[in-house]
Amino acid sequence: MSRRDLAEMLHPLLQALIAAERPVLAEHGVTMWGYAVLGALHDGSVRTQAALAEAIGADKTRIIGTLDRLQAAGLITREPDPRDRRARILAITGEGHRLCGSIRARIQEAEDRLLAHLPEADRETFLRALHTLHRLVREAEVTL
Amino acid sequence: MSRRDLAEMLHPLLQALIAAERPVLAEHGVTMWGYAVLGALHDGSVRTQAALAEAIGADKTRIIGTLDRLQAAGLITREPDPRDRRARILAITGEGHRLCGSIRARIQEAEDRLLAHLPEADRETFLRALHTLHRLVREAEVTL
DNA sequence: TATTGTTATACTCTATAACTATA
DNA sequence: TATAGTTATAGAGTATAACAATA
Repeated sequence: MSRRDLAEMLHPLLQALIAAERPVLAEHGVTMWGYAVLGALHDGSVRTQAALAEAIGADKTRIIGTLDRLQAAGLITREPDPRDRRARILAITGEGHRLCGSIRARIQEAEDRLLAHLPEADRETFLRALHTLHRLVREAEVTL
Repeated sequence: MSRRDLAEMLHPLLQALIAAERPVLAEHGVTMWGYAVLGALHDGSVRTQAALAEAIGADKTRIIGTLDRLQAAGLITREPDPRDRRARILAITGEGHRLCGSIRARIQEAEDRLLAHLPEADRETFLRALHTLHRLVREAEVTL
């Protein structure tokens, strides 16, 4: 079957999704990287900055300003690890959890309106396939 | 059904696809924007620079250097429109077609290896859904 | 000597505005 | 006056390397 490149289709789709996220994030006073950090701490099991950076696909130097602002806003805590005083243990606060939940709900509402244009059977398959592909590339199980 | 944000899944997937494209493009001596231009002229019906920029989601100022290099490499032609001498008519050369075809074949081979990890039934549905979503956002038929 | 987090610097993109030549 | 293409400038985002503290 002849088709366009995947990247050629994914790029504008991602751009549209990001454009839709922007006003929601601004309304809640966080940046995209800030939301990525909150999301990783909300769901995940990362504890150090290095692990966090790896989890969200960012450079360790790139998240520092973001962490500073999230901490100042009381959305995360950052304390030295007593067992390795080089490292900082990150944790999301209750307010951080609530904010992340609010943002995610708003974002997924918009996404659901987009996905509503797909036939219901296709929608589930699309999401399942996307989950699979995401996992494959994140866990480096596939060398493209 | 609880799920991650679409953008959160799409972003690393797109990054992986782009990373896989990079060496192929370098091998053929074109940049990502160069390949985007060739692809639009290869498939499409755009004739002016403004239309091309819009088609590939770029600013008109951003593609000029790219067009210069593609023209110098004999991959495209760029001639003043006799009916409106402000505009330039773009066209892809035979060599441009061949190069674009070679690159696309290589890229889609890599993509197919990734997609091969999906069940065959899911693969078709995924591509169909992606086509649909791509069309929706590109034609601005959906306001997220 | 290696690693965690941090800072500083340089570089690449990108967006914006100003310019020309045509209309 | 408006538009197609071009150029120049400034800003944002990013990568790289160097640093301090700890292991």
